[in-house]
Amino acid sequence: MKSILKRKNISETPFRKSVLEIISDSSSAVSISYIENKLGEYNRVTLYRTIKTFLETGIIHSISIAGEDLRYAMCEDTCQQDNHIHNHLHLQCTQCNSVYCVDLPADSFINKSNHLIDSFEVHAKGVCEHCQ
Amino acid sequence: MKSILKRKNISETPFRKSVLEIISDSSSAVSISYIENKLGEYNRVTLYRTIKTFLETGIIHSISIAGEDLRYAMCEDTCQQDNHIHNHLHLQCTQCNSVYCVDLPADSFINKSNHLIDSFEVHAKGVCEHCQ
DNA sequence: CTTATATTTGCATCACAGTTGCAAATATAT
DNA sequence: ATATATTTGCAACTGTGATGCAAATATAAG
Repeated sequence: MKSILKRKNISETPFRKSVLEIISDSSSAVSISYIENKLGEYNRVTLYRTIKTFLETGIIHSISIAGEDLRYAMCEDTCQQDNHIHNHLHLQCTQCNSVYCVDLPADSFINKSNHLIDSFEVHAKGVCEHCQ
Repeated sequence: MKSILKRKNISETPFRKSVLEIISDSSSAVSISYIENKLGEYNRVTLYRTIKTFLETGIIHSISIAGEDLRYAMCEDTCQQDNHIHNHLHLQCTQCNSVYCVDLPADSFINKSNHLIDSFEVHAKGVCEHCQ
């Protein structure tokens, strides 16, 4: 089977493979600095460009939490190049601070306002499975 | 009746009053650059410090959307100094790009995962009332 | 397997957001 | 009206992310 990089039609370089592995090996969403620590030696510019490429090709999506660094997680197959909002829940654990993506069916609240909702994403705080 | 600034126990200065007025006068959440435009002449450092103070005292909260500047909106009375996550929906209009805070009752999805959810916030994309 | 072309990498350098220390100015309390 | 506490403005700094370009590497074609 073709690698993710090949499937997304971008060159398969050692650096890209390392970054992809770090992100997909983690069960929770990771920050740039987490990736930097895992990489050891690396080039800052190349890392930023790699993240940008992964975002643009729909390999990863970013999770934005007020007051914290952006975090990145693998995309589902449903993810589009131009819209990375996932209909799922982003849970940040108040104990370990990890952020998990949790699948969620489109729900009742969607029609509770006067706005027409296309896609949504829930940011939640609580205690994750592992910390309970 | 005491002003918001007095109630929150911080000095009432002309600059703070202007910034507060700009945020509370807007029906949707505003970015720093929006505030800067409205202010005309101002000091960058003072603005950042003002925003920080407002966040810390629970006067405003920030809304973080991946790939976009942070936006700020007035807090509800329920807002705490240390946790600015609101149990409400942040709707970004795909037409006008405005972000609105929409009240939302704690909902069924809260117990659909194995995590213990304390507070949540929904980021949604769609078309706002005004653009329909 | 070799070569030509396209893509990516690393370097130097820049742009910009946000922060800090400190002295002057302003707000609050007495 | 004055003393004290707080805020403001300035200059300078830090860290994140971007850009142009030449060298290195990956892919496609024979």
